[in-house]
Amino acid sequence: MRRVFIEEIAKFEGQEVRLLGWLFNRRSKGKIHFLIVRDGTGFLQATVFKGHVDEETFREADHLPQESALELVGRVKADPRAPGGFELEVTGLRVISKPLGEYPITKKDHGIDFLLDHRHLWLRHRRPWAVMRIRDELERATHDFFSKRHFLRFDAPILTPSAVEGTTELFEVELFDGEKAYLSQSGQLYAEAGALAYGRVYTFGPTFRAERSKTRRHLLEFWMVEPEAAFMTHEENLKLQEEYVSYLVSRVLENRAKELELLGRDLKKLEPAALGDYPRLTYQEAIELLEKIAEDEGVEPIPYGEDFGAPHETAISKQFDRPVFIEKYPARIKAFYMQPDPEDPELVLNDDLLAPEGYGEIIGGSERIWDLELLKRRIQERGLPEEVYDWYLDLRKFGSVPHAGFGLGLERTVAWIAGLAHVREAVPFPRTYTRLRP
RNA sequence: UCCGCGGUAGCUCAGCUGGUAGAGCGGUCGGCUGUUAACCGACUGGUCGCAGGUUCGAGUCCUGCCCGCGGAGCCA
Repeated sequence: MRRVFIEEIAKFEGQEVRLLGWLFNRRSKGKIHFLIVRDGTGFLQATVFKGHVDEETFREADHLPQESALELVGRVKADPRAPGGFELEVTGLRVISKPLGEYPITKKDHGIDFLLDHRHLWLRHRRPWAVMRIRDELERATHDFFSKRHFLRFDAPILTPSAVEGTTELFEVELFDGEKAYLSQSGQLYAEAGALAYGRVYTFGPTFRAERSKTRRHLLEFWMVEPEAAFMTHEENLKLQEEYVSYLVSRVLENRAKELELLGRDLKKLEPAALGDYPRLTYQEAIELLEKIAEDEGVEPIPYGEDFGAPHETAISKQFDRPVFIEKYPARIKAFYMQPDPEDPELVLNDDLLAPEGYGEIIGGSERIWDLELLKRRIQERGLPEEVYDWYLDLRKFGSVPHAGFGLGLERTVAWIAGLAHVREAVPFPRTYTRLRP
């Protein structure tokens, strides 16, 4: 008999099929048992009628604990009373394994600490299921998007000899004989080497920040997509980001609408982001906008030359119905490798993309300095150890060209699109300041 | 690191001005031929975060510590 998956169950209406999965919930009505079964691709109601199966099977079906592993045989039936519109009328049931203790996650409320302690089991439930399906769609869409645009996937190392930007804290790892390495906080410098080798590349992998952050936007370990392209200008960089992010949103709206609905996501608030046409503010304009809206939004305006805090980003993003770019920041509050703005050398050709609804920065990007002497000078000005950048400077010695790129934080993007309260739900096993297990 | 809130049954919580611990959910058993976190009945359940102090008496008051949550800074 044909083994089917729940997400394709509608195709088998009227047919006898075999389903492998786990018991998620059970409701019994005397002579009918309703078994809610999950198989990873979805959730399906199976009905066990007295008389449709033998007496022993009927009795057993009334005593199966949650998370019993099951093989079910039955006929697929359309029924408006079934959640999802289809159900399986069971004719045969085999228990593959039975839980050996009381399953800890119940149908009612749990606190976040308890759920995270049981993350390995919590993943089986509806919300994490929907989130992981959306995350998967975003990863898939990322590969489709960049491969169509001549980008080569090019993975950066995790173990690195030093800081990329020399600013944030790094996790230190001991290699051999006391030699130290650090967990990568960005693949960017390696992506630049890739861009000058293969024209257009993107890295996708975990990155690490040893920050004692306790907010809804921070993880110690998060996944970043970092495209880098030779000959790409600041303007083209913004265009690429806009196309990429709007493509991500449209793919999720197209293929994961059911999951968004399950999560209670307000699609009206998400749809504009799929259309592109993202507003652009310069740093200067953002400062001026903040002055105007500060009182209404309950934030302090900030003086020119300072970076925005999280409340400022939220206040700015609330003025728009889709992501908003802020570009051309003062050079001294940004990383050393950013290309100066030819119209004002105090500024750099960079951008941040702020997600709507207070989800904060999901992208940081810039055109990179491609002149060897200027780059050397910036490294010296910042007091960075020149010797660790020797290979990076080589990229400016041999075939240097203008180039640009950006980094998108996957968990923040998932959290925004899925409407999550915290990025820790956007990754299977979150690593935060206070949590390493499970 | 700083500010705020919290820790009571397996889970979510209630417990007043100090008087000897309670509900719902879960689990088990039973009932019900269309349930939708089903419902109904019975049964099951406790080092009140840890240590010290005040008191005839502390879940409740005091001190210290530990852990968690929310936010800030930093950033994606």
